[in-house]
Amino acid sequence: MEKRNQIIDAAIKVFVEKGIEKTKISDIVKEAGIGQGTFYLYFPSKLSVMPAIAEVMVQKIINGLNEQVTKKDFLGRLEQTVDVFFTLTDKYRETFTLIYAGLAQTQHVREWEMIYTPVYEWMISFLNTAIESGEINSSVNPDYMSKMLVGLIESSAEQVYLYEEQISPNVSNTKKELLLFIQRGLGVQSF
Amino acid sequence: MEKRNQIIDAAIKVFVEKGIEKTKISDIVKEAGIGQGTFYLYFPSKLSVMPAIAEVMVQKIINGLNEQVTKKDFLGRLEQTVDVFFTLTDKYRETFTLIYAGLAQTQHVREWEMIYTPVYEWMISFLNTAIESGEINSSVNPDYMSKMLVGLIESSAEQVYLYEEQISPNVSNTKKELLLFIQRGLGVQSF
Amino acid sequence: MEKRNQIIDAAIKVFVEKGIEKTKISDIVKEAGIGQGTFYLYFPSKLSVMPAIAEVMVQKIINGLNEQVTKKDFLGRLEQTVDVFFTLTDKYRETFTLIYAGLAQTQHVREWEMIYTPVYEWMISFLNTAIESGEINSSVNPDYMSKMLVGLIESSAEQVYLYEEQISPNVSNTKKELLLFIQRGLGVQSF
Amino acid sequence: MEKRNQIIDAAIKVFVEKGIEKTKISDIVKEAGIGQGTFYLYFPSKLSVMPAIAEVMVQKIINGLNEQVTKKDFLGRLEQTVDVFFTLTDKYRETFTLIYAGLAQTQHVREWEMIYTPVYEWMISFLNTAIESGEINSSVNPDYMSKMLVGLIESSAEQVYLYEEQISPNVSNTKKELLLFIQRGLGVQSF
DNA sequence: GATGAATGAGATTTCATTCAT
DNA sequence: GATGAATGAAATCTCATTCAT
Repeated sequence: MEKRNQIIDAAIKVFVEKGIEKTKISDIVKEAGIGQGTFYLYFPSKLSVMPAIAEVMVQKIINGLNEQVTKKDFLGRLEQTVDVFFTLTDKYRETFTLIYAGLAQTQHVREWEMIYTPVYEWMISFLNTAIESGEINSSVNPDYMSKMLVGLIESSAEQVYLYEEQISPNVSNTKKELLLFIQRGLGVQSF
Repeated sequence: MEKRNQIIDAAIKVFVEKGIEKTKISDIVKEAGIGQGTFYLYFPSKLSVMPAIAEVMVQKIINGLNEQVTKKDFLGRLEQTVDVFFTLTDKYRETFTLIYAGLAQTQHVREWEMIYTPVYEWMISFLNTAIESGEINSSVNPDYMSKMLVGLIESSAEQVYLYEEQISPNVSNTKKELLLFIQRGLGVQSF
Repeated sequence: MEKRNQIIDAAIKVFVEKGIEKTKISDIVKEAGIGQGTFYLYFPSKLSVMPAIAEVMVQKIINGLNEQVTKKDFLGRLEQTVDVFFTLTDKYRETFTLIYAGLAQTQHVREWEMIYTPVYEWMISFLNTAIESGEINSSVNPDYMSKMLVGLIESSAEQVYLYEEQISPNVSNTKKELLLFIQRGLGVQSF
Repeated sequence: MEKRNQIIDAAIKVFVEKGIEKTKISDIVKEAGIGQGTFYLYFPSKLSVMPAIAEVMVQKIINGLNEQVTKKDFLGRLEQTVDVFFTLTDKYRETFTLIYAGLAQTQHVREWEMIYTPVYEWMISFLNTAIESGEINSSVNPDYMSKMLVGLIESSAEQVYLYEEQISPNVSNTKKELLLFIQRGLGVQSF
C-alpha cells in the first residue's frame, strides 16, 4: 500500500501542475520515485487513479465537517459548515477542479456520485436535526435540499477562489450574503 | 470562418460522443469533412477548441434567456429563468460537462469566467430590476447574488440530469424546491 | 526576373539563418514577400535555388579578383588574390558554407564544379602569366596547381573566420604564413 | 551503448546511400534493426547523429595516420600522410561530404572544429619533430601550418575523387604536384 | 502571372505497455 | 514485487504542392 499511496500523491501533484491531458504515466512515476512498470501493479491506467484521488478528498471534507462543526444552534453550525467548504476549496481548489474534470471525462460520473454520498448524507442528517428541533421550515425536503445546499455552497466558494489576486475583499462579503440567503431560504428561526 | 465553424460543430459532436481523451484530431476533421492539415490553420491543438465551444454554449444560454423569459412579474420570470437553465442543461448536458472538464483541464479557467460574463450580467440586470420594483429584498447585493444564483440553479440542474433513468420524477420536485428556496432567500414579495 | 531575384536573396537569408534542413519554402516566400504559389513559377524545389545562389557568389569572387588584383608583380598580385578570398570569406562565410553543404547534399556536386570553373580559369591564367614571365618555377602545372591553390587559400580563410571572437590576431599571421608557404611552394623569384 | 552504435553505423550507411535530405528516421531504425522509438532514447533528431558520425571518421583518420605513417624521414612520412588522406577520402568520400554538409547545416560548425582537433594535433606534432631534426625550415609555425596542410591535402584529395570516371589518371599526378608543392613550401632538406 | 487557403501523404514524435532481469 | 530499456502502434504535425480565384 506504500507504493499505492505514493502513486496517488504523485498523481494529484502532476495532474494539478500539468493538467490531465498532458500528464503522462512517466510523469507520475518520476514524481513518485518508482519504476515505470510499478505503476501497472496498482492501477491499469492514468484515469483509474481518479476515484482514489476523489476518495481522499471526500475524506478530507467529512473529517473537516466532523471536527470543525461543533456549535449547537443551527445558524452557528451552518456558518461553520460554510467555513469548512470555503477553507477546503481554498486549500485544494485545483484538486477539486481536477476531480470534477477527471470524472466528467471518463464514464466515472456515477462513481463520483457514489463517492460523494457521505457528504450528502452528512448534510441530510444536519437538516433533519434542524427540522426536528424546529429551527428551520418544516416544509424543507432534506433529500433535495442537501444536494442544492452543497451545490450552492461549493459553487459560491469556487467563484470566490477563482481569482487569486482579489480573494480577501470578497470572501467575507460572499460568505455573509450566502449565509443570509440560505438562512432566509430555509426559513431559519432565530431564538 | 466557414471552416472554423465546421470544426467547432464537429468537435462538439465527437467530444460528446467519445470523450475528450479518446477524441483524436483525425476524428474531428473526418466529422467536419475537411483535410487533416486544415485543422491546424484554425486551432493549434484539440483542447484549444474548448473556449470556442464554450462561447457557442454561452450564446445559447443568452438566446434562451432573451427569448423565453417573457413574463412581467419577478416570480414568473424566475420560473422561466430556471426553466431555461434546466432545459439547456438537459439538452446539452454532455456539452456542458465537456466544457467544464475541458476548461478545467487546461489553464483556461480564467478564460471561462470571461466567456461566462454575459450570463452573470443578464442575472445582475434581472435582479436590479426586481430590487427597483420592490419585488425582492433591497438588501440583496446583485453582484454576489447573481453568481450564487447561477451556481445554485446550474448545480441543481446538473444533479437532476446526471442520472438518466430517474429524471422525470425528480425534475418537477427539484424545481419546486429550488424555486421556493430562492423565493424565500431573496425575500420575494407576492402581490 | 524581378521575383526570381527576390527569391534568391530571400533564400540566401533564410538558409543562412535557419539552415537548409529547417528552411521551408514558406519561410522563403515570406521573406521574399511573395505568394506561396509564386515560388513554383521560378523554381521546382528548395534545393534547386542552390545553383542560382552559387552563381551569384562566384560572380562576386570573379568581380573581386578583376577589380582588386591590380599590381604588376606576381608576389603583389598573389597577396591581393589572397586578400580577395579572405575578404569575401569573411563577408559571406555563412553563404559559402551554405553552398557547399547544399551542393554536397543533392546530386549537384558536378554542377558546382562547373559553376566554379571561372575561378579556376582565372587562377590558371594567373599562373600561366607568372610562368611565362619566369616569376615562378616552370615545372608548376597550372591545371593542377590552380585547384590546389584555390583549395589551400579557401580552407585557410575558413579556418581563420570560423571563430568570430579571435579573428583579428590570427588573420594577419595566417596570411603571412600562407603567403610564405605559397611563395616557396611555387618557387617564386623575387626581383 | 550497443544500440547507440547500431544507430550511428546505420545512419552512416543510409545517409550515404540516400542523402541527408531524403533519409528518414524510419530508414535509420530499419537499417539498425531497432524500434522506431528507440532512436529517440539516444538522439533527438536526425541531424544530431552527425557529430557522433564525425567522431567515428576522425578516429579512422587518426588510426590511419598512426598505423600507416611508419617511415623515419620527413619526406617519406609526408608521402605516407598524403596517402592516408587520399585513401580515406577515396574510401569514405561520401561520408566526409556528408559530415561536412551535415555539420554545416546545423549550427554545429564549432563542434566540428573540436572533434577535428586530434588531427590538427597529430600534424603539429609531425611538424615539430621535423623542425627539431632540421628537416624543414625552422621559420615554419606549426600551429598555423598544421591547419593549412590539412586543408590543402584534403581539398586536393576532394578535387581528385570528386569525379569518379577520370580518377586514375589524375591521382598520381596530383599527388606528385602536391608533394612537390608542400616540399618546397616547407623548405624540406633532402639528405 | 500571382495568390494563399486547402489539402493529405507521409514524416516525426509520443507514450502506454511489455518483459527480461 | 520492482524495474526501466525497448518497443511499435498510433497519434500529432508538417509542408510541398495544387488550383480556384
